[in-house]
Amino acid sequence: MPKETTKTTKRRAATKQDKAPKAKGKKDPKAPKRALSAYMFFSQDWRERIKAENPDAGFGEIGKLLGAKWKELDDDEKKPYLDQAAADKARAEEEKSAYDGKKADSGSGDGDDDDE
DNA sequence: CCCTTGATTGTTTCC
DNA sequence: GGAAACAATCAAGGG
Repeated sequence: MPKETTKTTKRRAATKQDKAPKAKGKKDPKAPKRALSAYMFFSQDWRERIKAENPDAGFGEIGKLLGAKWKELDDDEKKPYLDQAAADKARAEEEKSAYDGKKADSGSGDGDDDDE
């Protein structure tokens, strides 16, 4: 069962990634970024449909419509989307693998980027 | 040991 | 280009 653990999980207020003008507040040197969510794939396929049925819908409308539709879908309909999400998750796993592996490797010469 | 939290992902529209 | 509602997610660290 999906335990929400606690409803304390409040999404961040804004997507503002504080850019530290001085110190680089980076936790991971090269965060392997996470995988996409089923919603991401779902929207990719539905975005056109939503707009097709809601050519007048704007930013908030479509967003809410999409979310409402998403919950309307059955697990079977979400399955294909979850499948894509799972595929992307595997991709993220590889990233982590490389990220962790590289990290472990003490500088193998690679110049690694760094600043950019 | 378990839970919490944070970070991330993609879409839309608009200036 | 970035901003926010929409939802999922999931991995790692902290207590």
